[in-house]
Amino acid sequence: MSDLLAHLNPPQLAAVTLPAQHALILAGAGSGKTRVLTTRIAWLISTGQVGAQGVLAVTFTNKAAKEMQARLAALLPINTRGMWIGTFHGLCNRFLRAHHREAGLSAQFQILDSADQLAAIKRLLKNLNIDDEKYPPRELMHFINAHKEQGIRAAQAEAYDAYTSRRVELYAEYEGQCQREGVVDFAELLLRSYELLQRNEPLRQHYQARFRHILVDEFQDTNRLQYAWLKLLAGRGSGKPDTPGGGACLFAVGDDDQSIYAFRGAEIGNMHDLQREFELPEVIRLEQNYRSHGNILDAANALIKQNRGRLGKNLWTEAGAGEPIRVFEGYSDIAEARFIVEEIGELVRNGVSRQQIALLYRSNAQSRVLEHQLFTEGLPYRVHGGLRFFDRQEIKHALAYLRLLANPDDDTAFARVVNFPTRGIGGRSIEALQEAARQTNSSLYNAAASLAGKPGSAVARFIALIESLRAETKDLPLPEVIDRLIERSGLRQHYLAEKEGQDRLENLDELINAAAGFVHDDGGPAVDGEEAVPDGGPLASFLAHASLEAGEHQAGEGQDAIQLMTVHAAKGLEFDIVFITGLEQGLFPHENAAQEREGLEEERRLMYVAVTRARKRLYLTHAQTRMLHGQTRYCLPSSFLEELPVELLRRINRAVASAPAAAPRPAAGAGWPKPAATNGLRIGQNVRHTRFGLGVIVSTEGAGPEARVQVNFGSGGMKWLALEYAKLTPA
DNA sequence: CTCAATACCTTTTTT
DNA sequence: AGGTATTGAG
Repeated sequence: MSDLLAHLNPPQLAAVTLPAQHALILAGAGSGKTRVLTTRIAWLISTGQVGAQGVLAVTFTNKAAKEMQARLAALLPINTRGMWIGTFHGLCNRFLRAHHREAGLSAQFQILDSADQLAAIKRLLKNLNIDDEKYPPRELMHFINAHKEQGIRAAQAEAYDAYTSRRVELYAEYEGQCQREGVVDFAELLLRSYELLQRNEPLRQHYQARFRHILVDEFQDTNRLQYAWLKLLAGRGSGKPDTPGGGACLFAVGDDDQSIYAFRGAEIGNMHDLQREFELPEVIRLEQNYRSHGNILDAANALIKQNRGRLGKNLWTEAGAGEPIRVFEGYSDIAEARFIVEEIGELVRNGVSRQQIALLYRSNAQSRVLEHQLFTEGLPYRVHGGLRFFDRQEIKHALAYLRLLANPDDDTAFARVVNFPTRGIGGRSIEALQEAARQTNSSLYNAAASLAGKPGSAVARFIALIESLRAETKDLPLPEVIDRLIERSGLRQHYLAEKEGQDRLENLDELINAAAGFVHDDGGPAVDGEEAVPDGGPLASFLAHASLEAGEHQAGEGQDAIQLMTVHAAKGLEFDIVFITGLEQGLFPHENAAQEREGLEEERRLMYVAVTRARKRLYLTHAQTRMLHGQTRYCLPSSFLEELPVELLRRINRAVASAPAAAPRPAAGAGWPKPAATNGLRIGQNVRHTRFGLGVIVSTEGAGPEARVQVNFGSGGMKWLALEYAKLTPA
């Protein structure tokens, strides 16, 4: 016990040992957030205030959930496996499996990932003969998901115009299709769980009485539905006070300054709402930072202060000020990359471990130049956030066969593999199947089975294949089922013949290994009188695992390599040395976000997250020109650079890099723009406009009196100006 | 049905 | 630029 609480600072200790009450913990970057969360759980359990089954701990990512579980296992001598620790989606899946009947689902219900969902929507539109130009599938998917995340069903959705009312109809059709097929998308997992809890009083009371303490990580990232779900479980959401047991204590940990997912529905407002609705007397702030040197924190604090409506927080450290923040300007993205790689070479020679160096960027497209340069110099690197294991096409194909075995009504799976590997069932045949399925209001599989009158037809052969596979794998263990299916479906043969198929075959073998290593978690031993609930068995469980946990990115995990990732992907991580690259107006802050204050503030939070990743040394780099969408763009430095106190910064300009500004290189030089003269102004030149201020000429058009120039005024936007009228002076 | 050419798009992303 | 998605020819 005393061990448990040792080494906690006063606010951490206060948070961990808070009496049974609702609480909001404002945990700054690097302030020991996960530690507080796990120690709180361990403290509650070890002091006998709650049993392990009375705890519900929610995170957003599997990684965070796993880490919490691992740390807890180290703190407590109990088995954490039966505990409800997991992601929102993982826990809802568990809940729905246990109560599938009440939720109106089969025990075998499948989970659609985003790609499956998009495919399902495309199929729906095709079936209904809807012009997908007018109703773009992606847009419709977003429309549907946004509604679900607000807790709004098609029946309640408001339509203020004809277009939207049609989209609402399509939403309803989509709901119907999913229900028919026995599939559930990500948002549906949450909404179903929420609705079931809300309308089923005994069930709600059961869970409300069971969970005494609900702990939430990254609370600033919750959307409305997730917050509503939490409130319901805590006994606050159903209007009347219907919690005989008194309801649970909600312990939310978050940082409004690190909210960077508003674009996908996260509501920072939930933090304010939580304070108000749960009548929180106070907010505990964890402001002591154990990660970064002082200069880095000062920079972060100065930056984030520009945002309005914050809950407010100032990070500090006992570590010294450390080094100044290095700022580098290159004349092109290539020069920027070259500088970075040279600098890394120097660091590595001085003994810095490569995996302690991170290159961060705003958008994925920026990684290419960096990768190229690293590759040229022979520095090992690892790009995070690529294609994940269960997202690979060969894996998705194999899983689709598996899904079809588990649930023949899964049309998404059917459509995916009915002609893969090709077996002569083309567009025509599939349309016929779709027509038949619609007429009989049944699945593609059923339509195919009843339509396969001609025994020799391709469709009949496909059905026969699936049927015999199902029969012969019925009692086999999962890995063997998959092995058999890869063989019999012709997948193996197909990739064997493909010249690039070697990797894919290896991945398929890896899938078999994954199945062999997969531990079917049926929710653990029955707890306090709950019956062990049938959950669909190991097959459904493995498929859910594949959808919910797409698998860590790539191999090369343990390699000592430079780490490359977007700023978003870097959240929660830390490195000795961090390069924030591409700090240019329009890129970071991104042009699509810089127009409104809300957008700019989210970008600033993103920058805040980036800055606070660094432990010892921080580099901020930007370039004057950058290849974007196949065109050279002329860029102004990011406004965020100006928001940092100058005394913390040190500009580095290598002799080589600063020279060309005076004496432009020939056009053949790496990335140096071709100057196109127009009335004495040329591309790339800085200019000043009386109204728009400072800008850079991006392109020119025409000549003489008709000449126009396009100027990037940074936050002022991109403007076309006629030279004859616009008062532009070189700056 | 398969392959090749062409149109299109492009912030961030977990589940 | 570069990748994907859809369309058109064989």
